[in-house]
Amino acid sequence: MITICLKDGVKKQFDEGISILEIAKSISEGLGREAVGAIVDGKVLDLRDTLSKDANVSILTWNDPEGKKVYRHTASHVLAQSVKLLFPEVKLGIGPATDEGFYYDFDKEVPFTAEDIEKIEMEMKNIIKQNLDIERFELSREEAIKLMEDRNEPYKVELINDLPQDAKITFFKQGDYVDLCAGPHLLNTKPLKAVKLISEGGSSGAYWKGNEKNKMLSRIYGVVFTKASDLEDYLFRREEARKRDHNKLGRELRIFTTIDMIGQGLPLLMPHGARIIQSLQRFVEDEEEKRGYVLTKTPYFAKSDLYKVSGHWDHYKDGMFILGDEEKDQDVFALRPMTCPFQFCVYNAEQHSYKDLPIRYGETSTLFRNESSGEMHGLIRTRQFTISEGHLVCTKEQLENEFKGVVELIKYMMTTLGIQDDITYRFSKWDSNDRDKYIGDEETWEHTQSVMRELLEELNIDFTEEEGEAAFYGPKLDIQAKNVYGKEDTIITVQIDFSLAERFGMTYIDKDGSKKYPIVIHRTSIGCYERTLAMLIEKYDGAFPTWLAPVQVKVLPISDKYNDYANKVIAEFRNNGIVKVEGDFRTEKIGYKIREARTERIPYILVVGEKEESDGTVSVRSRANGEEGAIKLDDLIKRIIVEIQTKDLSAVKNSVLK
RNA sequence: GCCGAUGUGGCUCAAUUGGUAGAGCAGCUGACUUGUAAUCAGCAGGUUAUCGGUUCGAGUCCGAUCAUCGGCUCCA
Repeated sequence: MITICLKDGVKKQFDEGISILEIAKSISEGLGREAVGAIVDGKVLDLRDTLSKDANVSILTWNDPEGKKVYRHTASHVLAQSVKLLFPEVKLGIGPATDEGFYYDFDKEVPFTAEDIEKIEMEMKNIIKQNLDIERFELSREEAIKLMEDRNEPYKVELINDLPQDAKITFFKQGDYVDLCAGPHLLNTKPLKAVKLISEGGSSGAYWKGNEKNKMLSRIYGVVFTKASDLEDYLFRREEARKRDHNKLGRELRIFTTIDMIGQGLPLLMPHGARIIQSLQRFVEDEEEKRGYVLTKTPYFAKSDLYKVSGHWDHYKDGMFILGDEEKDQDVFALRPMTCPFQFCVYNAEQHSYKDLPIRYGETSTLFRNESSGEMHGLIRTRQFTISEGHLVCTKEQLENEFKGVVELIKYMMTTLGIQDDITYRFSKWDSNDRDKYIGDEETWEHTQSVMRELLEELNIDFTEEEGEAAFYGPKLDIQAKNVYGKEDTIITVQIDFSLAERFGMTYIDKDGSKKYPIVIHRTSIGCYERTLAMLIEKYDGAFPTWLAPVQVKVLPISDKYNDYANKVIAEFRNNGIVKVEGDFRTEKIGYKIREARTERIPYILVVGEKEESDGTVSVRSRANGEEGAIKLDDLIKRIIVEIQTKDLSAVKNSVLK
């Protein structure tokens, strides 16, 4: 007998060798039907797995994230089965579950068309309707390789060869379809009630094993739900989210545009967009000044010599815009892709004592990176961008405090923007198997990473870890945010750097008179303005908090008889420091002007006519509360000043977040 | 860079099998002087992304380039 401790703490006795499915059934008939696997001592197991010793068991259903993955993974097998039925010559890659759904990679001579994908989806529905039982079996390495060779699946053979020698090699089979897979899977195709393949105009390319040197396979994405209504909900929400796409909305709201002649990855910020970024930038520079940062303004380009010292020439050359020809010209220049070496030179222009440290350099810094052509995306990924850059130079003893200060500043920024709950923290480490990508020795890397991990743990930050995501000179704390397509990007990054100071000969004189190398924290406080703006557009559906709104107040005279009063109202706002005020003096009906002002998401729409003029009031229509009626002009001005000064978010929360 | 899709007036979209580029909104002009999400009328606006090819004839077919979008890789 073995003792199984269930999720609710209840302990039950079972015969040795009992399956997960039997355990689920023993709890209740309903759970037996809905179970798709279990977490056993922290490991996700298949319903078919058996237990031979005491364990903690938590049965999984659709309602658990790990349970959803079982459905999704099974759906990916149905996708592959469908493809093999319709296109037998196609070779199978891999087909995992994702956070949203699933995908499968296929090697097909001619990529799938939109019509192919429609047919595949139809066939998947057929397969599901057949209620096929899904069987699991295990083979030895030799048998497994033979099976996959017989079935002409070279990618699967490669995967088997990659497995560790002692690995259990399992296969899942439904109908004629057999796939190498660790599982877990459903017992039957039937519960996959609502499947849909997601493809935007055909299939997507994806490199085999994620390596660009490998062959490109065709990837098909899909989603699966247990109820048709859940699928409909998902598709509706997805559609709604896309209306907020900054790349569409940002152009509609005349925040930015692109011009073919100017080139890829070079968006133009239009007056409204420039105004938002200006507000952000002033906020950041003022806030950093309060926190002891000193501002620098350094050149946008430099001789290659500088980048040779910094390591960029060796590690980042492909990403730089080079001015001149190394073969012909005496001096070759490059636009700066990062600010680090420039601010280091500022540090080196003076001799420093330990008493000077920490020094916190800040700069609103425009950077240039020669991204590959397929990588540009709206305001999120551009070839020229401006970042709230900064480098903190400190001693070993000061590192902890400075790092905490940086994290605190970032948290303050995120909270002020109202996106503190939309971000996640990622500890980005180096990849010790890919040494060429990095500078510095293994000891320094491991040391820096352990220092950083300790700091993160001490700060109680809930973070994920990712290998191979570090900068070439040090590990990073990345702050990640998702766009409306669910794609994750880094908006903010903090790096601890133990090596560049030495390369640059940055020193300070310590108490004992000896020269020492300081530690450098590379960081941004609000990220790069363009990318952060993109995120804000999507977050607020273009209805920016009043302090950021490009037009905060719009005055609409009922007819041109009241233009003078409207102008007086505008002047009054400006005199009180609220300058982002406009008037709509067209001879249109008031309903028409309101409609337009609302589409522009103006926080305060003020209607003025005879009544208002005689009473010294304005008729307020606010984004947060709708029609508010007549309000004394002075009172409204006071209210808006407070809203702007406190960077109040309550109004947008009312109006935007559904 | 790689895989796929797309490109028609400022915007959204039409244009049978290749056969005269059209509409709504926006813009301009005029009338209306308007009270909380679209007043009416008229006018103007396009070498169909660019370049080249096939054809009697190309928005439509073919090729190249550029740009935009989705995905991969890379990245703030």
